[in-house]
Amino acid sequence: MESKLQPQVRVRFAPSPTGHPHLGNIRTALFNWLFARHHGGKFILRIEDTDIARKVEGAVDVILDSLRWLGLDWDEGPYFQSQRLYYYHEISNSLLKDGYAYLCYCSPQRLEAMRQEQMKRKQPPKYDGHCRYLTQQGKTQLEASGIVPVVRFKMPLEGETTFHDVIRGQLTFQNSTLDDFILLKSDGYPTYHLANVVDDHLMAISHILRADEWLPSVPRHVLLYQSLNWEPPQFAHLPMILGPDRSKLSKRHGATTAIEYKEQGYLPEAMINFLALLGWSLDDRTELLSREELIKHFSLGRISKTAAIFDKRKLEWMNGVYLRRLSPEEFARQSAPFLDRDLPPKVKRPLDTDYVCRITPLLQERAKTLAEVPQLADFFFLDELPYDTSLLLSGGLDATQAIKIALQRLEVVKTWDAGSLEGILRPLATELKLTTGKFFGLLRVAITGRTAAPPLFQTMAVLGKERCLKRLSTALGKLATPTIINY
RNA sequence: GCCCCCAUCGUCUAGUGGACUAGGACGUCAGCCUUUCAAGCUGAAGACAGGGGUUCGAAUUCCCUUGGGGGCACCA
Repeated sequence: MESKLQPQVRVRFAPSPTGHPHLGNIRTALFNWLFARHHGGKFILRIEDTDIARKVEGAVDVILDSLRWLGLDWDEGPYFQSQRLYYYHEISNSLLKDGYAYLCYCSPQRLEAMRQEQMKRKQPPKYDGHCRYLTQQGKTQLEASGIVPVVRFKMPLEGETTFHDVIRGQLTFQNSTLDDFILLKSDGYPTYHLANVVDDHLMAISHILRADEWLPSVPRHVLLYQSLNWEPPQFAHLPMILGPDRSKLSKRHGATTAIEYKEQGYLPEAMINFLALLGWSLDDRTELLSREELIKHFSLGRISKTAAIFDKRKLEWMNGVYLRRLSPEEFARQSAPFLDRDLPPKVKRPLDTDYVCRITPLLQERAKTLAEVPQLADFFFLDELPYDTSLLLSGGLDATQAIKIALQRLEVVKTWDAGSLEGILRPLATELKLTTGKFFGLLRVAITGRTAAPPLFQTMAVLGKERCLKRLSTALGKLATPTIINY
C-alpha cells in the first residue's frame, strides 16, 4: 500500500525541439513514464524551447507523434518554456537582487577570444569573471553604452558541492572547477540551467530521470537551488545509449530517430520492450515483458550504471517475436499499409484485401519487420517474375520434362488447395524419380521466381490455378530459349 | 588541457564476499526437423581489462594503471 503521506511522484520528459527525438531521448521518456505509472504518479511533458536559433520547424509534432506511437501518454503539458519567460525573469531578478547573480556585458567576441587563448595554453575553458569584478564606474559606463547584458550566476570560488544520485550514489564536485554560467541570455530567454531549475521547482517535480550527459551540470543546479532556498528533486542519471562505435548516438549511426522505426515496420510493443532492457533488467532471464509487466516491475534500483550499445539485431529478433505473436488478422491489418507503400508501382492499387489476408499468414513467421513484408510478398502481386532461367536448371534435372508433366497433371485439378496439390505433386516426384527437394525446388522457382519462398503448396493455393498454370508455361517458354539474355 | 562517470561473453545483461565449473538473451557455429526459406528444438564456442591490497575466501570491497564514455557555449 502506498502511503498517502508520501509526496506524489511527478516526473517529466523535457526534450528540446532542436531535432527529432532519437532512441536515447525516447528511452529516457520511457523510464520516466514507467516510473510514473509504477508509482501512480504524474508524467509531465515539457518542451524546452529556449533556443530560438536552433529551433527546428515541426520538431514538436515529431516529439508528440513519437510518444503517441509508443503509447507514452502524458498527464500534464505539453508546457512550453517559451511561454513562461515571466517566471525566469522573475527568478533571475531575485537572484540579482540577492547578490547570487550579476550582469555581464562581455561580447561574444571577447568570450570566444578568451576561450581560444585558454585552449592554446591548455587551460580549461572557463569564464574569467571579468564583469563580476566591475567597478561601479565601469558598470555605469557599460549600462549607458546600450549593450544588453546577460545574467550570470556568481559561482562560489571555493568549497565543494555534494549531492546524491539515486543510481550513482554520493557525488562531490569542487566549486573552483565551475565557472559563472549564464542564467539569462541577452535575447531574454533563459539558459537550460535556469529554466530547468525554475520549472522543476514550479512544477513540483519529485525525480529527475535523465541521461548521464547531464551529470556534470548537476552541481550548478544544486547551487542554484540553494541560492533560491529550494529543495532539489531526487536525481537519477541514466546510462547513455551509444552507437555501435561506442559514441553518442547521432545521424552517423543510421536510423536513430524513434519515429523512423515506425516507418521501418517495428511494433511499438517490441520497441518498448527492447528499450526497457537497455539499462534496466528484471532478473537474470526475463527478456519478454509486456507493457503492464514493465510498469509492475520497474524500479530505479535495477537500472544499471553502464552505457549500453544499441544492437539493432536484437531489436529485429524481438520485433519478429512480437510479429509472430500477432493474430493472423492483426498481422494482415498491420501489413497492409506497408504493402501499399512499398510494393512496386506497377502493382494495381487499391490492393485486394481478401487476397492480402490470404497471403500474409504465409509471411508472418518470416518477417522480422513489417517493412520486409512487401519484399517477401511481391511475387504474389507481380504478373511477370524477373528471375534468371539458370535457376530452373540448377537442379541438374530435366526441367522442361518435369514442368511439362506437372502442368499436364495440374491442368485437370478441380479442387485447388494445398492438400490436393500435395496429393498430386508428391507422388509425381516419386514417379519422375526426383527428390522432393529438387522437384519442388524447381516448381518453386517457376511459381515464385525465387529459391526461398513460403511453402510451395500453400503458395500455389493462394495464387490460384490460373496464375500457377500461366507461370509454369512461362517457365517452359524460358527453358525453350535459354540463350536469350535480357540486358 | 581540466572535471565527471563507467568497466562481466562481439552485443544486452544476471551477479550486492562463500550457492560461480560465472547464469540468461541476441548474434555466431553445428545438428535435428523439413519441399526451399523462416520458425521451432538440441548442442557448442564465447566474459569477470591489468596490477596491487583487505579477507580464511573476491566478479562482488579499497587503491593504482589502462581502456571507454560524457561534460567544459548568450546549445540543450
